[in-house]
Amino acid sequence: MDGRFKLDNQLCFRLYTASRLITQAYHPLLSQYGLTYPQYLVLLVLWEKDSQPVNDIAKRLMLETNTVTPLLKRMEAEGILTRTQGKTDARQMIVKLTRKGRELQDKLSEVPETVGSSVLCESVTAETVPTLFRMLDDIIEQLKHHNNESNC
Amino acid sequence: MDGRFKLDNQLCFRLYTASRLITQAYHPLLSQYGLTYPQYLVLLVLWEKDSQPVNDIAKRLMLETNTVTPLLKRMEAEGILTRTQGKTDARQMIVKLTRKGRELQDKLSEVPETVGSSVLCESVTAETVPTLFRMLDDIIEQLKHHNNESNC
DNA sequence: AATTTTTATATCGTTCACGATGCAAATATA
DNA sequence: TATATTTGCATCGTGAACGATATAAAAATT
Repeated sequence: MDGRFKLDNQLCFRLYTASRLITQAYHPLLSQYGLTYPQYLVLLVLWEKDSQPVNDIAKRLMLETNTVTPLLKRMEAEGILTRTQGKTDARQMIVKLTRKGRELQDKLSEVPETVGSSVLCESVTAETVPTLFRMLDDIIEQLKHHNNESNC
Repeated sequence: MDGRFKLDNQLCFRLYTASRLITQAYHPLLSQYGLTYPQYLVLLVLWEKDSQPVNDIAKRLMLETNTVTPLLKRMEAEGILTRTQGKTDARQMIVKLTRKGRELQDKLSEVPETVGSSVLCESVTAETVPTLFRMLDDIIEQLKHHNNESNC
């Protein structure tokens, strides 16, 4: 009996589960401000650099625009950001934070540390996190190319 | 300017992205048999041990029954499995593979290796995978407890 | 300048995820 | 044995993800 199909041997299942559980850890912190985790990711992108076209945000998050567009519309409806047609390129929609969107950064200032500390454990410490980051970055880079090549 | 909010410093975003991209890597392999990745996970569980109640499957995948039930119904509609009321406990729905569901194991025999090899890279090799597994397992274990405690 | 191609975004349909809630069967308690 | 509680599953609503497709503006080509 070989273990090819054993759930316990699957990297993907671990990533899938870890991702879901850590998103759940964010939930109580974000939901009090009416935010979801993907919406929080958009805020991270815009806090780093405000006023970006939809495509740049999507690329940064490695998502398709058909995922990001509805997400941005919901955030616009909440008054967190505005979407205005680009001047130089009329196809682009420029996304800009409102005052409310900028103020959320102060309100959420404790979030990264709170979630971060709830993940630390025996094998994941301040010393080993860089190793984990490098492995995940390599996997992401690898898969980005792999998935693109399949589409040709 | 502190880097708390920098996307590049976030573990969760890496997990979220890696999980999505690896699921996309499964897609061309699974879709030719009409399967999604979560459905493939259900098959992994049932191939390991056939004939389980919904709750056991959900627990194994760390999902809620309200996620698993519709998923199983779709698979039942595809003729991959059957759902029959339990005899000893009438509340339970026992999930059992059909012939078609069992035969999928042969057809998908190349999948684990194919996806596995597409993930291997400089920092993720046969030698380092156990380290990565242990880190992810620890994170999952940590978060499982953390998230449960918050619900009390 | 007219036509083709590419690019940026949006729309649609399907399938997860998951919080909230409902219901009936099983179990525990009075 | 009657009542209360717990358990197993299902239903509903919302928000992602994403493949497929549409549309209009911009860029490239003829």
